[in-house]
Amino acid sequence: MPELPEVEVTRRSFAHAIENATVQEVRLGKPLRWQLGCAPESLVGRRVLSVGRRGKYLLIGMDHGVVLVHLGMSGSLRFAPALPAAGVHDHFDLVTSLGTLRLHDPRRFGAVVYVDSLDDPVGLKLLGRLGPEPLSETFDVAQFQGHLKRHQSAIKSVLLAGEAVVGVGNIYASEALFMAGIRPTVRAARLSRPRAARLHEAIVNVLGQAVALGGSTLRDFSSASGQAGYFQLQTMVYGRAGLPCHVCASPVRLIKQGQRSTFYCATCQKP
DNA sequence: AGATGTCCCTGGAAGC
DNA sequence: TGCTTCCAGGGACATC
Repeated sequence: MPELPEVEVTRRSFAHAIENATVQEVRLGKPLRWQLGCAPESLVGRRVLSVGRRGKYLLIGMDHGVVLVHLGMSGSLRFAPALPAAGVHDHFDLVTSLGTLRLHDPRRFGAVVYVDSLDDPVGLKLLGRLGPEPLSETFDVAQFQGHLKRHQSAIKSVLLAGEAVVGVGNIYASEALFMAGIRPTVRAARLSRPRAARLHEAIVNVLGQAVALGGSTLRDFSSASGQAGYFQLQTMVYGRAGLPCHVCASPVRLIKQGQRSTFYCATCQKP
């Protein structure tokens, strides 16, 4: 499932190639999570300026307006000069003078949304509450500590909420908490400043490493250029319920927090 | 306002 | 073997 590293790797794999392309046609498949928000044919003739990213959203900036793409949990993008006819799970084609960008998303949790400006109501609704980018200088330790101090729910849930920091999904939340030696059930506000700082560092490390390795998480991720077989990140706890901890050999525990699976080592991660 | 629960969707795995 | 059930996940939205 695409988390921030996969989204970033996807972005890098086609951002340069699609630059300055002119939109020739837009094809829609089955409905995605949200409606496109404009008539598809109204995009024809526009020029792609750049492809950015905010959290897990890709931002395809045009000479007028921005197309936001979210991969949900099963989405992937391809960009190629020519693609085969769309299959049942291909729900969005942006045909341009330089190639076709295609969203493939079996579970349709993904989305493609057009906004005139990111400051539009829709843009603000989707991006306005997102926290700092973990791999930029905006991810400040003191600010992170301050945010945690203001929230009483479990640290794992606070990380997933995306306001303390964006892009930490279910897998990396468990992994970062393991790296920091923090039990996922600890209330965020109860973390000491040094422990919060350690968590900050762990988030930067785990996400930075995953991006450097080319987008790592489980299963069949491939970039928009179709390059597959990326390094599979070896998780320390995620998906390892009952198996021995790589550090201390205690069995990894599985609990549910807010309907989501959380994995941790009760010995290495202190309450 | 903050915390918590619910729902969207489908393929694959597990259970009967 | 063939059916049903469960599970995964991000995040908007509803409810307390």
